[in-house]
Amino acid sequence: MMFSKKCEYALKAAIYLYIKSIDGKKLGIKELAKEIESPEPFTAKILQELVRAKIISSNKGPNGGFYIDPKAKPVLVIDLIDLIDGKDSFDRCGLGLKECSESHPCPIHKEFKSYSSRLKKLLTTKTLKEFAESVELGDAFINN
Amino acid sequence: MMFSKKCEYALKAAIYLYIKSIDGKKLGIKELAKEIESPEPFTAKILQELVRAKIISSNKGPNGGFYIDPKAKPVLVIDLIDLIDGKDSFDRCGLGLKECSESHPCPIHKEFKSYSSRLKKLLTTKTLKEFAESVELGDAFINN
DNA sequence: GGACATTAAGACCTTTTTGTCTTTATTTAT
DNA sequence: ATAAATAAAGACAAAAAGGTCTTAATGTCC
Repeated sequence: MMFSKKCEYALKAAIYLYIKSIDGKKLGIKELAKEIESPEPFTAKILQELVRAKIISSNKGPNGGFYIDPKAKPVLVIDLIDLIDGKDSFDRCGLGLKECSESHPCPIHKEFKSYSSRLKKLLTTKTLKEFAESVELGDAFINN
Repeated sequence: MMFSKKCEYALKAAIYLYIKSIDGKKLGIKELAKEIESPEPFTAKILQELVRAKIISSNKGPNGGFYIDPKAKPVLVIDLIDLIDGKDSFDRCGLGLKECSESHPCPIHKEFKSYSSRLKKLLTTKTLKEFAESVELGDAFINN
């Protein structure tokens, strides 16, 4: 509802990849998709985008696969979301008004705004690494 | 993002209708759609649904149109949303997990939950009448 | 260098959402 | 009764989101 399916898969995939990458492992698309319970070919397309955007890396050939270099520049979660869904998904009015602001609010502006700005702020500070770590510690989950 | 377009139009239409209905006016689909800046035939379909669900009323023929009887049982905003988008749109996990709860949270569960439950609560108490009144007073807007 | 494993790319398909058009039914006024 | 105004209904169309498949490119290992 808030994020597109594509974005959900992208987030889960990236987080899972990060976890595995800590051990220096590379992941095939098959294993990855199974693990995060996402449709395989669709996930492959998404991973390609992430590679092109340099959010993750990949190697072809035997022993190839997808991975994230933990020593690379940390990726903010918001950047991944921005890439897939666009950053303005946070700024949309609940009723679809073009201009919806403090001085020209829709009936639910206040609630919407306070939420989305809070969430945006959180995602602007959090890195993939941090999400991955909390999942590894068992504090959070990316599957059922 | 949160609500579908359909739901956005439905909300705006109902609020606008309510305002006009206070003066005992009925509104043709043409005028209504223009006023809330929504595609006319699509809006017509939505209004039909609202009529069937008895959230609004209509009369055919000359001097007919759509209206809301202000003396009828007040309509909770959440009921309109439930009709169009389904109530569970509030309960969806941000990452699409089937089970996402306090004890099995996704990485953004806390933020998501606190928001959506707050919004749901608000919409469960507010009536169309209240929204309409705040729009009439100029405290809120449903168009640009 | 050949076989094989793997990602990359792009064309394609399906479903859902959004939106349109045409015809029919109903009501009112004359 | 008839004409005009209006909503109701349903078939249709377009666009976006979601998803699949096939082929190409690339790398590894022997």
